[in-house]
Amino acid sequence: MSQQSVTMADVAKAAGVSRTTVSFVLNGRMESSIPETTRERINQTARELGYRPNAAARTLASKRSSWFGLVTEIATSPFATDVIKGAQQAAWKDGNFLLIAPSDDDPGMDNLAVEKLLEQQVGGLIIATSWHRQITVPENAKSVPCVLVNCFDAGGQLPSIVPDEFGGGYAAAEILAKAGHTSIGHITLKTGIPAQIGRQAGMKQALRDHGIEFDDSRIVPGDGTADSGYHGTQTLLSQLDPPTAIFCGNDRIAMGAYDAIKERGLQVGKDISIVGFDDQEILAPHMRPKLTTIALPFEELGMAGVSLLNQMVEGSPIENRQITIGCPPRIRSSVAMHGRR
Amino acid sequence: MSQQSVTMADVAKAAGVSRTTVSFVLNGRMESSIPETTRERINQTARELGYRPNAAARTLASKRSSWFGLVTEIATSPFATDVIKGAQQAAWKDGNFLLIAPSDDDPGMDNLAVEKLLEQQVGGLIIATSWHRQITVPENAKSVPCVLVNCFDAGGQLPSIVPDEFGGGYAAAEILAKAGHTSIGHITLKTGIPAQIGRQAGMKQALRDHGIEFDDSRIVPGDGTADSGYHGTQTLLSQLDPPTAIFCGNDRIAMGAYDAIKERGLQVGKDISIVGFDDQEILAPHMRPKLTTIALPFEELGMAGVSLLNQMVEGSPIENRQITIGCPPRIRSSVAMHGRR
DNA sequence: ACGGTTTGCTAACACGATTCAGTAACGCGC
DNA sequence: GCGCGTTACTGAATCGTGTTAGCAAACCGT
Repeated sequence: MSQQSVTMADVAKAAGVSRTTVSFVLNGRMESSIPETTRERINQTARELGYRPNAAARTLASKRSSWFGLVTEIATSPFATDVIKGAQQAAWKDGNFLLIAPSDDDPGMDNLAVEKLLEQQVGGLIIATSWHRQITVPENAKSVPCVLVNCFDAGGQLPSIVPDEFGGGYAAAEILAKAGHTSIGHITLKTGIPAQIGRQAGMKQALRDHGIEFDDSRIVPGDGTADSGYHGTQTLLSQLDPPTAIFCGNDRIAMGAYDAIKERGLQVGKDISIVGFDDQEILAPHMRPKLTTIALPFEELGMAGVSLLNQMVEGSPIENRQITIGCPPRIRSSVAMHGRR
Repeated sequence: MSQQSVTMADVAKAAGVSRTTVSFVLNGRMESSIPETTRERINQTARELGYRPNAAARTLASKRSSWFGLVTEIATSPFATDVIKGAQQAAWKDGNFLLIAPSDDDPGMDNLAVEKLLEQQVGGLIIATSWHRQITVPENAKSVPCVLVNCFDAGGQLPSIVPDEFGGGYAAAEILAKAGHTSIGHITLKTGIPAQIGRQAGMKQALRDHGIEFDDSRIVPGDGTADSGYHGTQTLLSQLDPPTAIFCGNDRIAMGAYDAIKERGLQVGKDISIVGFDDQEILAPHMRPKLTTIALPFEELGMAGVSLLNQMVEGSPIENRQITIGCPPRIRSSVAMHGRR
């Protein structure tokens, strides 16, 4: 029942000044010269009355809101939430809020989601996907500053922030190369998606740079599931000259690989080395042995999205329209040294 | 640069009526008799001009906003995000938004988070925790309707929504009992927390109901990590008369249990049966064999929170101040029939 | 033809801020 | 004691919508 609504007018009356003055003081506008004593008095009474600014009124009057919109496939993926996490934290630091709207492949729905966000007077928009890919941006999204996270549009019109898949693949292969492995298998994600293309290219480049030859018979197609990792590993281990290490397209594949390896009576991180990708926090560090993998920097993606958006809203010129964020390796215990170099 | 701001006044002028009329028509207020033809005309011109209501202005004028605040420990836990997911979906259905503010054990910070949310004119507040426990509610939270999710306050003053830990523990033990197991081990979470207390009590009740005697030597203390599951399982399997089934306090413990079992050359879901708890989506269904577990209904918790909040905002009387949400079993392949009944 | 009801609207204030334009009082040099 | 600049403010308009009160015209029964 505490219908408390202390307004600026109340503070003004109590302090014996005008609303304008109160506004200036509380917003810290220094250009109008108001003596320290008055400032103090106003701040004091505001505190005493328990004054709380009304964000809606402020937004209306100043025509700039303190929130951004985030459109994401929240329903489908555990990853989406990491982006939210990062974006939320970055926004919060500047006193901004995130309004989250769900996306679901249906373009009509996406349009509606954006429309609702625009109604709320969001100052900018982030469109994020749960897996790295190309999207078509809802038409109406262009009426405010907009950045793409973990995805990109056809023409590269909008600034976009994506993980460095190539660098991640490179790092993964390099870990194995530096551990002395020369015979390395690879179980893929679905082929054709940016993650697979980038990671595989990075892997090949790293091997080339380390003077290791690689032929495609060591590539086993997978689909990102633990099952495909299990079967893929069986295939690799049944080869005439089986690899001593496997670069798995993601952590779940690695999980399946572990099972296949253990089933053969071999030891992960000893007989066979494994590197994963993604660094799923409730998976990788809890596997036995703990999985060496490459982290997908979702939180950083979200944070970068917000700070880029901030820049755009401030009107700063954007130099890089396409930003990639590094995928840092997480060294744990699933990779063994092999032979001598 | 599309500084588009078509206002109601614009629509009114274009349609040749007053702003009031436009407001009535667009809000579907039927009490004022406006003929279908005029309604049609106004809707039409609104659409043509691309009119988009200004939520800030609406909030200001009507004194009721279309958003709720959600305070949660977003930074620390993968679970928190499931609550967000559920709450977000439930809110979205009613055209509402969620403003998310981070919580971090520091009461001062929490107070600030709530304060910021109140500034935004949230119509209600949800306070959610990542693990089931008692909290002290920030003072200022009481100025709007407020519900607690996955937690509760000392006096039980505020309505609270928590998972049915007891029922979950009961279901877990019942699965094992019905599969014919009479010799059942239990690896615990940290002792003293509601999850552990409830699950263990439920388990014991189920066993009693099925005429199975249980003695506490079969309880091995764990701490929720895979490591504790691994070692706990070793302890249990080294007993003189080892159990044929283990109820693990959570899925990560189960993960460790799997490793310990396999290491002994035994098979999960054949020689030893395992039931977990939590149903972590990127873990349980991907283990080999797939883990039978009890789901922690985070999304439902979030949804229930929002709908309860909706009721409170509508002013409906709340009958149940303490709601528990069931933890449904997820039957997969880690439990084998044992002996005969 | 006249009072009363219904139909179809509109005027005007409110909401709680921001912000521009202005002004009264004061000090100061001359 | 006049002009000018600074200090310390204030008045009033504005933002886009919700909402109450009310009005003119049409209709209707008698």
